[in-house]
Amino acid sequence: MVTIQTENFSLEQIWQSGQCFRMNQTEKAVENFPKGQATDSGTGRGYEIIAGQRYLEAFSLGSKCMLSCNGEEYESFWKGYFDLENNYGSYISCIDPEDEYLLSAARLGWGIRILKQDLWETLVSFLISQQNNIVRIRRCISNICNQYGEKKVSGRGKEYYAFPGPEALAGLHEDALMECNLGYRSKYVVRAAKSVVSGETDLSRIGGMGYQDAKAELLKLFGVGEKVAECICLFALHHLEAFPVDTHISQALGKHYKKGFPQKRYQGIQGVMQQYIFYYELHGAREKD
DNA sequence: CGCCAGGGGAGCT
DNA sequence: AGCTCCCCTGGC
Repeated sequence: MVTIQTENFSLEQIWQSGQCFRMNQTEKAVENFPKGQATDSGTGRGYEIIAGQRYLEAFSLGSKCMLSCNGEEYESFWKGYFDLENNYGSYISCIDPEDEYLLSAARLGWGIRILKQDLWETLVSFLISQQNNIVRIRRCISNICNQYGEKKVSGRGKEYYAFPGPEALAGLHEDALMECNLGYRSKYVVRAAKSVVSGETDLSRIGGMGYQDAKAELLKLFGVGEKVAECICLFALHHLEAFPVDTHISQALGKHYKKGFPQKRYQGIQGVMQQYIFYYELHGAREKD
C-alpha cells in the first residue's frame, strides 16, 4: 500500500475525463482500505484500474490517495502512469487571466491528469470510440478483454483480464469482434492487429517518434483519422501538443473561441487545456447559448 | 416498429 | 476543405 499526497490530482476527475476505459468506480475497493477513513470523506470513492497486465485499486480521500501497490511498483509504473512527475498547477497558471471560460474549466477540472497509457491499448480503445458513447466503449473493451485477454489474479485475490496483445487478435476474421459489440469497428481493430503483427506498423518505433511523425504514422492505419490519432498521441504517447477535436470540443470552440483556440499561447500544452474544456463541457454547469 | 444519435472515417469532388 | 455516405447498437 502506498499513500500519496499530491496536488492537482483527482481520481474522480480522471475517471470522468474518459481517457481510460478500464478504470471503474467500485464499492469493493473501499473495504480494502482502513475503516473510518473510507467513509468520512464525502468524495471518498474506490476505483479499480487495469492497465496492460496490471491491476490497481485506488482510493482517494481528501488530498490523500491510497494505492494498492508497493513502493517499487509505484515508482516504476503507477507514478508515471498518472503523470505525477508533472506539476499541473503550473499548466493552469499559464492560462490567460482574461480567459474566463478556460479559467472556469480548469477550476472545475483541477485534478485531471493526462495518463500515460499503453499504445496498443489506446489505439484499440479509440478505434472503438468513433460514433460511440463512453458507456458502450467501456463495455466493448471489457468484452474483448474477457474473451481474448489473459485471466490474471491480483495480489489481493481479485480476478481480472489483461488487455489482449495484437497477436491475440491478428488471426481473427475481420467481423469476429462483432460478438464483442464492436459493430462495424470490428474490422478496424482486427486490421490494426494484423498490421502490428506483420511488422507493417511498429508501435515501439512510433513510441519513440515526435508528435508530428507519430501522428502521421498512426493516420496510415485503417480506421484512424485525425481525431483518433490526436487522442492516441495525447493519451498514450503523452504528446501534450496534441489537441483532439471531437463534436463537443468543436461546439465549445465555436461558442467561446470564434477566432479559433489560441494554439500559440498554449504551445506544447494544448492537450491539457483540451482536457479541461472537454471535462467542463461534459460535467460542468451548462449555460444557455 | 421506425427513427436517430453516439467523443468519426473513407471516399469522393 | 467540404461534402456524402457509411457502419452498428441502444434508447426512445
